[in-house]
Amino acid sequence: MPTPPPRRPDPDDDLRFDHGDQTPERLKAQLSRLVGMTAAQTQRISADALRAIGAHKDHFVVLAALEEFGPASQAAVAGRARVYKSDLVAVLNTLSDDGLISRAPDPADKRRNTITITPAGRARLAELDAVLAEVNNHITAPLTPAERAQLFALLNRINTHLATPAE
Amino acid sequence: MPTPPPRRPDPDDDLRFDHGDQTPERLKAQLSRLVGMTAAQTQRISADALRAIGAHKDHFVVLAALEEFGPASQAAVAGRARVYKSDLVAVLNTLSDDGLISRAPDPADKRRNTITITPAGRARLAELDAVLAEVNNHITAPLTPAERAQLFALLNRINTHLATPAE
DNA sequence: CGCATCTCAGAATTACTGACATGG
DNA sequence: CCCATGTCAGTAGTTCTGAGATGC
Repeated sequence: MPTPPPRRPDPDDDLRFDHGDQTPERLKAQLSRLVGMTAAQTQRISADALRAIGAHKDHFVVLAALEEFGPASQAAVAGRARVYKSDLVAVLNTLSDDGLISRAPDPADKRRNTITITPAGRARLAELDAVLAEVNNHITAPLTPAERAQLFALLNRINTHLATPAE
Repeated sequence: MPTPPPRRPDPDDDLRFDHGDQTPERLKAQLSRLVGMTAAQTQRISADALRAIGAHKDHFVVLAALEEFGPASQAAVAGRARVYKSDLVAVLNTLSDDGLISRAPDPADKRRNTITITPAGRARLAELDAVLAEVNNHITAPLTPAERAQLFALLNRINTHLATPAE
């Protein structure tokens, strides 16, 4: 966190959205709108790219959650992948039909299914990962690697802040 | 740097999403996902805050576009506010019913309606602006002003890049 | 009994497409 | 004739809620 030095007049200087107290309305580009626009574009591009290979955003997050945290119940996967458990069912059905995950009843607690990613699932995850990485490269094309890392860090901090229970 | 060197433990080290070629899947936090999560949160918070005062995101962007660019046709407003012209109709109906805009046929081109923001509309816009500014402050609470500006700049560059027609 | 898990069914919102009538 | 404009209807996709069945 090198503190940004005093900033010289910069071509990108049209970005003080909160330079103080009264924020004239002509600076209407609120962060909510900015992020929203960016997200709309990225989600669209990502969804298109994934659809082209017969995948879905939820497939990626579910497979990723399984690979990162290992086998788990559907409730746990839903929490980690941030997918509603009711919606998770259809996703797991598809993934299971494709042999990317296995769903087996948990002997220790018969209410639960233990979801496990298969080798084919890992391969598929790598594929989705590559596709999304390319999408990211396209989206962040105008940014330098350092700037990408910076953007990443800033968004991460906001996310963890918003995820903290304390309201 | 093909081989990922032994990485020192760094607090901010979880953010190299593109450190090279093979991008181990454990770095699954793609930018598309990051931005998506941030946007989902911000949009939710914004939508809730606006709903609490009987408003809607589209109300804000439409009023803002009218204030910034002056009276215009519905087609022009739709383009500037990034709202589909078909969806704009209902928004303008609501705003008109509330006396926030006026819709009058354009004498020069009878196909068009000239949309004008009213004084009440400007007051309402200021209100929405204040609400959204507070939301922004809450969302970006963990960031310093300089970091907020930086985030803003990065997102703006990405957006303009994605908006450029050249595919 | 209360609670958690999985499942299904459906509401609510949003983004988007298409068609149509009118007029330039 | 083609194109632009405003309007309406309807599709698709996502998010979220609720309720039922089973088991702890």
